[in-house]
Amino acid sequence: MLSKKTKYGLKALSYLAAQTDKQPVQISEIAEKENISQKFLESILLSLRKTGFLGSKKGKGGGYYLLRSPEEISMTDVMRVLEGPIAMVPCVSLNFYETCDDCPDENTCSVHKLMLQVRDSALEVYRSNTLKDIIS
Amino acid sequence: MLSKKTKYGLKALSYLAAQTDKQPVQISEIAEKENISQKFLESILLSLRKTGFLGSKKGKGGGYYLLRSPEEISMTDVMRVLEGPIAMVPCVSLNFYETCDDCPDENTCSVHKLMLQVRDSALEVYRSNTLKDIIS
DNA sequence: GAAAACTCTATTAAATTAGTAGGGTAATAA
DNA sequence: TTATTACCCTACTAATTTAATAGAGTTTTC
Repeated sequence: MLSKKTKYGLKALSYLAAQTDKQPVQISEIAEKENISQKFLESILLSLRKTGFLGSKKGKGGGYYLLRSPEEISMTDVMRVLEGPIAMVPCVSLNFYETCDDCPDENTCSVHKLMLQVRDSALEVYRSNTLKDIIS
Repeated sequence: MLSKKTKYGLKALSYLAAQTDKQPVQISEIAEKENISQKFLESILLSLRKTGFLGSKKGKGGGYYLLRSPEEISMTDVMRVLEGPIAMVPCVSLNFYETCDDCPDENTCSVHKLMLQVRDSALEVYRSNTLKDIIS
């Protein structure tokens, strides 16, 4: 299951990407329009700022804004930051690899074999979608 | 993340599929060879029996066995029984569909749009793999 | 009729998720 | 410079799910 964190994060990014001007957008506005708990959204936007997707401006007229244009933002990167590993098992993860302690040999493991294909197909989807692609 | 239930269920099915004869295999044997808690495996095999994948024989010389040959068992069906929905959000699920209460319009929802593609690509992988494909 | 093996119910410990609460700090405009 | 706006941060918690564990019961077969 996709976590609410990821879902809300994607919606917030989409909301920002759909802005015509480059003015900062307040948390409260995004929270209201997208039906998200404001405090929860705060923490999500904060992590997106710390990972380089968003910039923020404080004070009156402040808010969050995209640091890059939507077509430069790959879903692969967004998903890794919001959701974590794309693989369903650590033993097929590119960025979060771990061995299975119960499995004697990855090369003959049927779970490994299947999940490798699932990971690759998911990666292909994320790689071929930018933020721009999913907002129109 | 793939649940242990699914992982263990897949391993057990693979173990049974790899049998040369059609003799029932005891839970204790599968549990030991695949490093799975026997009691937990018991409940998993039970659900696979109730959903028509496995047959069981009681008494001495009893155990579990596949009801169909490995090449007739699609990963799509197995995953749905063990893991549940293949979609990452209910609003793109074929078999477990639910509306999102926070989303006013699925057709313009960026999360929906992305997750639809992820679901389709995962389904394609499951559809093209049978139990036989993942054991060799 | 006894052993082997499956069946079922209930409980629980640990981890994760999805928030909630509340205060603190920085920047902007008037 | 002061009031306001808005971001920043920490800690806590309720609910849910997962992954078992325990133990008793039932059925079948030799």
